[in-house]
Amino acid sequence: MPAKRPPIPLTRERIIEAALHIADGQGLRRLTMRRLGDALQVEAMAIYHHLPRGKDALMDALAEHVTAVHAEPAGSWQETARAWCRASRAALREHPGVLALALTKPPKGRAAAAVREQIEQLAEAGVPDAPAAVRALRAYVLGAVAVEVQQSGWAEPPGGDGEAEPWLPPSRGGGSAEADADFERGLDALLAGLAGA
Amino acid sequence: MPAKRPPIPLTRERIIEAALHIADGQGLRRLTMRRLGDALQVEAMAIYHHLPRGKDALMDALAEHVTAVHAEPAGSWQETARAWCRASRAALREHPGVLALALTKPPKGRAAAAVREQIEQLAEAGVPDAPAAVRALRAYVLGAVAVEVQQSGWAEPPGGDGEAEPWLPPSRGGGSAEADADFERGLDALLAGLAGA
DNA sequence: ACCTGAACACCGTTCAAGT
DNA sequence: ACCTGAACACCGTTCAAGT
Repeated sequence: MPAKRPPIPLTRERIIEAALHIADGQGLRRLTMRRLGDALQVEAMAIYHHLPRGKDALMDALAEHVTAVHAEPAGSWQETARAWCRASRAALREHPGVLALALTKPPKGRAAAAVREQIEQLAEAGVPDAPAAVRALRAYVLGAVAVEVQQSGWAEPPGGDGEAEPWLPPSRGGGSAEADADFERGLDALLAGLAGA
Repeated sequence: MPAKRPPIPLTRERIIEAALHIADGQGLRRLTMRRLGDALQVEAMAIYHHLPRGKDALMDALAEHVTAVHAEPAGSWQETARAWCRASRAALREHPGVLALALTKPPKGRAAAAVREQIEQLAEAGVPDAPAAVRALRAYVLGAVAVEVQQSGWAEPPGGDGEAEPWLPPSRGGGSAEADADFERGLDALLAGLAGA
């Protein structure tokens, strides 16, 4: 009989990683402290040692993880804004399971810091009302990703009756290349609008 | 001892109304079949008679309720689109407790029908790629309301430590008049962009 | 047809106890 | 310091039973 493997130590990072995997794979409603414990080969109660506020802390951490992005200032403020928006979209699309949290919870911790940094960068680059600009950019990204993920049918139960109700005709191929183009086109329009304010 | 009141009959409408009241007042996580039963003066199990798929059906119904809006065609397609967007924003803002569902669940039933109707109206008014236009308008409204509700601090637990972290400076007065102006301004820009495509 | 009561499997969280 | 086991209050849902 082989000896029991020495258990990998539990960390905040490993917990969050496993939680994202469950949420993305089975949906947020099935992300459970006990299931999370199973995935980590640990009793559920062990998680409380690393996330003292329990499931609320976990939800906050997940929202933060998917929302705390970073981008460097680029040539023009438009390029800077574009970099932020692309990074945000990528991070949100990577984890559709926790999108509801990102859309709903006000930024905290590193996520709030990221928003403040973005405002600073745009203000420094001469954008007149930088907070309003960042609000508009955030709204654009959140809305675009929400619609993308809705249309992808991610939220539908996997055991559906064959085909989902086509509530919107797919962009063209339904692929993400078309979605990328849509996103960039809308972003250009928004940046033009912000410049002409 | 006064006689027991004849109980008001349970209906789908009353159930949804009570569920919205709980979700808006205490948050979606506290919306529970048993609590919902209490609010309706009924055992939780009675709800299943009106919503056979149980809590999933309830969630679907809530998303539909807050998402199935209607608007009549107006003078120009821009005015038509504006009417749809204003109606959608109003409906979503009225029930912040179920906003996560509206942002996340693909439209079904009357909500999907509303989207199709909106596409038809714009197509009939001569908008070239009406489905793409409606996608963009939907994204705009969803994102705008998401940011508004985040900024309102609605999701914060009521028993906070005095003041929430100011992750974004308030628009100016923090009031909804400023938010209304922001919304209309962004909408104008988007409509201009859609026209110039 | 509509609602109840009891039951079942599961959930979040606490706390004393182990190592 | 880190994890476990047992316990508690609560949850969604089924089903037979009442009216």
